[in-house]
Amino acid sequence: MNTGKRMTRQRRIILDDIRKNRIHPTADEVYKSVRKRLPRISLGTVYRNLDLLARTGEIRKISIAGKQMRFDGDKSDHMHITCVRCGKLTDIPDDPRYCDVCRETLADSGFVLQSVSVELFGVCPDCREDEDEER
Amino acid sequence: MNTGKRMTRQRRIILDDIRKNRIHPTADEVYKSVRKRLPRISLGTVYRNLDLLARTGEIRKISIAGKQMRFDGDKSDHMHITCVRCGKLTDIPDDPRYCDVCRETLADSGFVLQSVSVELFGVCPDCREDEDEER
DNA sequence: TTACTTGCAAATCATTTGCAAACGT
DNA sequence: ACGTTTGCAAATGATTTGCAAGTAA
Repeated sequence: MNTGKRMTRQRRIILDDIRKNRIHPTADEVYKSVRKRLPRISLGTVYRNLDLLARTGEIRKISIAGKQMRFDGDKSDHMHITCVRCGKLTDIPDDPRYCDVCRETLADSGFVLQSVSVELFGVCPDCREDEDEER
Repeated sequence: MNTGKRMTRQRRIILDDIRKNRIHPTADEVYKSVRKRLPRISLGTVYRNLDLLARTGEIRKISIAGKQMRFDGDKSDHMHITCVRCGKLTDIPDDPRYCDVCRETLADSGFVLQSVSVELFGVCPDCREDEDEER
């Protein structure tokens, strides 16, 4: 946990909030939540700390094209699927076959693969139910 | 090509530019390029047309998390890899196995898969060469 | 004719940044 | 003591939007 940086009150509380808050919050949601404990904290500080914590690997940054950044206190290997109806982000287990497929795809392209980002979109079980009821 | 909308001079020239311009341009790059032929066109018009052309399927929108939108006149199935050194976007053939893997991953999650976006990042052949020379 | 489009400028929205004061080690 | 971090406010950058005038069908 020693990153060569200081563990300020703000940083500790932000980290704590993200670890407890299992909703993959946006920076703004973290800001709102943390303000209950630190009413004078600024949004800038939240952004700076989220960025720093992500760079030191204490949290994960989830970036999905065209959407706000989200943050995840769960560092274990897993992917996310976004519900196209309600927008909710759900954890799903990681599947190592993606990388295998990528590596094969790129085999004779001359590229050296560095990372793969897979974004899944679908309808979540709750929204599926609602859809069915509408019939 | 009939989309139920009007084919204005601006729209035709933007479409033409994207089809000829094989660089996966950003909206701003399209704007700069198209201004050679239409000096009074506005960036707003470029955005509106790129969006409309993407919605009617005449071009593809390439959205990569944290990056500007890019546009592709090549509608054939293919994916892209971003060079982490020079930022260049390169076409690579589509690999249908991604969807197979996704479908299996989600089999018992209750989700109905709608779409998958795979973003690859790596070092392109040109930048690899530069790296080697630096030794 | 008339609904769709344009150019322009201002607005939006998430995120970043400059700065002087405050703080952690 | 020192470099790091904070709160605040202003800046940024990409994209969107309101509006009155212009244009394709």
